[in-house]
Amino acid sequence: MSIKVLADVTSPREAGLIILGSTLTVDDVALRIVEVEAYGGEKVGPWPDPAAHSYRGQTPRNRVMFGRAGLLYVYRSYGMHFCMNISYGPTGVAGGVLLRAAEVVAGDDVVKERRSRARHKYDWARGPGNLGSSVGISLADNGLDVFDPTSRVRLQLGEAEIWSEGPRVGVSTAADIPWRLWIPDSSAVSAYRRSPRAPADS
DNA sequence: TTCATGATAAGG
DNA sequence: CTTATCATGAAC
Repeated sequence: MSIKVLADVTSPREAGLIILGSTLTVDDVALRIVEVEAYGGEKVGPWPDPAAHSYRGQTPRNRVMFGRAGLLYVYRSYGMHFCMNISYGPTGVAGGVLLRAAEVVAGDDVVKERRSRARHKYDWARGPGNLGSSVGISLADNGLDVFDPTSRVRLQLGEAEIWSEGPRVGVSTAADIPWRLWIPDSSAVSAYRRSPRAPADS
């Protein structure tokens, strides 16, 4: 059911809306997703997106996003942070929703240990790298089925009643496509930072 | 507001 | 080999 919905989306934005407000569980830690970014896929496909890892085709790193919907795509960002995406769309068509920020709703003790340098609780999973760190994700989790009840990483879909939309953070191309979605009344939402390489706003 | 960090992938 | 990237925290 959940997988079917993500497999049948007609746009990256729709996939992002499905993920926003959902609950991510990793071992004893549970997060409420309050900020996501939708990414499209290949140049030749339904959602060409120059900012997507999959835009220039399949590589060893991004191959999970070419698989079926509901798989966890973990990548190493800037050589040091682990970030998480949920794949969507039909098998063979790349697409992913980046999990950018969340509120910790269970497992406070272990998260507090992992994020001991964070000043406030709302900083624990604020930003994609921090989110990954808070749940202790690694490349070993790449490709897990988040709708498999036996999986270490699981996603329970839930809807956001109210949300906002705007341009994605840090991307230098397609910088004005409003595929960043967030829940405005959450302090865990990360700060907007436009890429210095992106063209100036119009 | 700028900078070091440093794996992956594309381009020269 | 050189450059850019779905980022972060600390220095300036």
